Amino acid sequence: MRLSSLADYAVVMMTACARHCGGTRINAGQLADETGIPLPTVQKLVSRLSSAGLLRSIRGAGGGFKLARPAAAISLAEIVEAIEGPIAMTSCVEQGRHDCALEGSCSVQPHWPVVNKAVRSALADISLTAIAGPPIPAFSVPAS
Amino acid sequence: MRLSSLADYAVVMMTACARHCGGTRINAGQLADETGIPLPTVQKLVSRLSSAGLLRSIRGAGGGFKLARPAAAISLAEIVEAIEGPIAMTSCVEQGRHDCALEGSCSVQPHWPVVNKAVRSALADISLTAIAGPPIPAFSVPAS
DNA sequence: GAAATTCGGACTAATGCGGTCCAATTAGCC
DNA sequence: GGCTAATTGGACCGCATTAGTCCGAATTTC
Repeated sequence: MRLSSLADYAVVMMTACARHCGGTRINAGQLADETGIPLPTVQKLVSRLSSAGLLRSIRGAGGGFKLARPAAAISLAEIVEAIEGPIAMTSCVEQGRHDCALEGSCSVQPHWPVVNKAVRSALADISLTAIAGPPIPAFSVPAS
Repeated sequence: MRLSSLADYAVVMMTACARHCGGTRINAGQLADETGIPLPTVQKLVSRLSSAGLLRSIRGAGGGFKLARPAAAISLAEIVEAIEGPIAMTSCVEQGRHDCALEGSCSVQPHWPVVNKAVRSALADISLTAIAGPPIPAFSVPAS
């Protein structure tokens, strides 16, 4: 019941992007600086996030990233799913997996989708704006 | 976002106990037989479950286990917590852990308790009776 | 007193995960 | 038109948590 640290990092990175919102692009190096996450890890995460449609990437010189959608339209559930795959408590609900010995005689199995939906909607109700920090300091300049 | 297979097993075992409800004791061997879970693993799990107060154990010859409370009064959240510890999405919310580089400047941290409560209540709303299978065949005899 | 059963801890193997690096592609700039 | 800077995507490796097993001690019944 704990999300992987990569997913945790992804949430932190997305909030950092949200603070820089206004359309400003930010590259992987800056992002690593601000969040304290090692650069190679940032690279791996932005790769997954942009292929999931949460970030829009501009490559080449002067390139970088920005949110593909307004922060209010991005939920925690989407970020987690982009990194960890579909939210499912057990592996037996994924189709194509048949490594459970009970398979079919299991009285618990039909109830997992209900649990999964409950958990997922709990995460889907939390938008990026809700966790990005109070007012968005888009134009604020750090004291340093 | 996936629970460990031990927690998964624990849920299956608890539902098996719930079906044998009526006060009948069931020993670890029978439980392993019914669920298909290897015996040593069953032993480890019942140990944790009974020390968490979910199962009541009677040792000695003819001993065994039974539910400490009616199935309706036991929730999924309790079972998961008995095996995996407190439900928390990130490790930074546990007191005593200070291994996060951001610590204090992190704008996401104060929002995790809200997420944790949302997820936990989703699991707490699901009782053992809801997943133990339709009618409880307390006195039914398998065809074999 | 002997047999049966739980209890608790220690130990081992392996799967998965976090993390790093490198080659390829693409866009801006001189 | 060539060069530089930046993202992209994949392969790779070491570590850590976890699953699973086993054994000795305690306890109750027959």
